[in-house]
Amino acid sequence: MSEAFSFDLHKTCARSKARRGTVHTPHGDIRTPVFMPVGTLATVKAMTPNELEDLGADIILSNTYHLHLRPGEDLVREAGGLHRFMAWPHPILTDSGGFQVFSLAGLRKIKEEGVAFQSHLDGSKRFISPEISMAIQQALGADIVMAFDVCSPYPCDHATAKTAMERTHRWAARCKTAMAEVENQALFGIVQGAFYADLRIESAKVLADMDFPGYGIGGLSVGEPKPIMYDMLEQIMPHMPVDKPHYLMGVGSPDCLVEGVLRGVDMFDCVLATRVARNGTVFTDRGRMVIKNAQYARDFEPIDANCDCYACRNFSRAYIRHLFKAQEITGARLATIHNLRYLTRLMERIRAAIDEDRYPEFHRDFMNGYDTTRNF
RNA sequence: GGAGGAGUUCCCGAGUGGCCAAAGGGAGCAGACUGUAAAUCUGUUGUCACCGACUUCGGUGGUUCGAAUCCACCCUCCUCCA
Repeated sequence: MSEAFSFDLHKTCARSKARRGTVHTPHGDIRTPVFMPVGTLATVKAMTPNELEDLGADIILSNTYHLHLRPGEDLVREAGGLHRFMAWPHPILTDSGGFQVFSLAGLRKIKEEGVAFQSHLDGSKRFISPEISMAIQQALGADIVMAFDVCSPYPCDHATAKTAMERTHRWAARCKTAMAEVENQALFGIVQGAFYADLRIESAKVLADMDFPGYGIGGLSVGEPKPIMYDMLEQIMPHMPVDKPHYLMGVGSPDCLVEGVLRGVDMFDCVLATRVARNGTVFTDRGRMVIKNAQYARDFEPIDANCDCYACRNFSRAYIRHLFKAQEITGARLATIHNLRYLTRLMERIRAAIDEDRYPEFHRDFMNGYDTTRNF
């Protein structure tokens, strides 16, 4: 499988679990630790591919379930695959639809064979199994594809979490079988086990034995307090294969990225940056700034004077706030540009700190300056 | 000059004797958002000593136990006739 895919681990920080690496894919290399912008429907909302390139994005995410429903994987294949369809020639990762099993809980029924869904678009009955998810992802043609998993909620009792985890393992094996003949696509397994260390460790070990080219850590950041997520990461990480990328799925706030890297995470994705941007909030080293709030009405400074993004180089807080108040789409675009550039630049700073053997200090300084308790 | 109609809380607009500090929408203010059913959703928007009190529905004066709602006069705006 996936001759074209490999992971080079360049270095592990001596005083933390932070790592530097490069993921090689058929469509290019990914510098890790990396943040992957999310483009669920074959577009990172409000962004064009050239803008994503300018931001320094190495890879973006897209979604099996959503593209299956609309426009359908056959159309995407006919278009020449997802890269050509959306004109993004760089690496793409597709999520399996597993998360939709979780987030669209009211519309589905899980059985051993797979999941019966009701489409959120038209109510039509759909069915996705591990094999179907793999077939859809093959048609889409992403460089990295994710196993079809079962994500548990928070809180969740041990028995339910164990059942979901074991099913995730059986499904992971089925996904692997379904992808056995496929080259040019790397299948990542997904560690589950909710918030029980024994399950998480078992899951990491079982999946490690199945020898995937990379591993997602799923089912975190689903509403639990952050210290619990960090604790889970610390419990899991010693059991993750060292020479494979560790992908913390769905995590995304600046502080969580910095904390995740400290604990050995190589890859992140999250809708937070883009969603929150469209709703008028931007990231800064101090914490979140609600740019649409009245306090910025006459503030003619950029969002962040230290940021090199297009929005910060050219526009004031007052102007961007005005665009939001006027519901002009450019406001959402500028905020999205800033947030995505903020995160990709944060990862650049993180990688530099690891390269220079000062990640613990970077982590300490960043967290001291970042206020998670209030907006600005 | 004559005949009709209308003036409601920031705006539009419901209400036509008590259940009205007054529907609904807009605008404003704030909050939420973490493998995107999200350019979405939630709360709030007279004042204060705020589980209670006070002031408010063009103005003034009446009727009534009680009025944004009824009556009189006045002011302003709109339509039609001269």
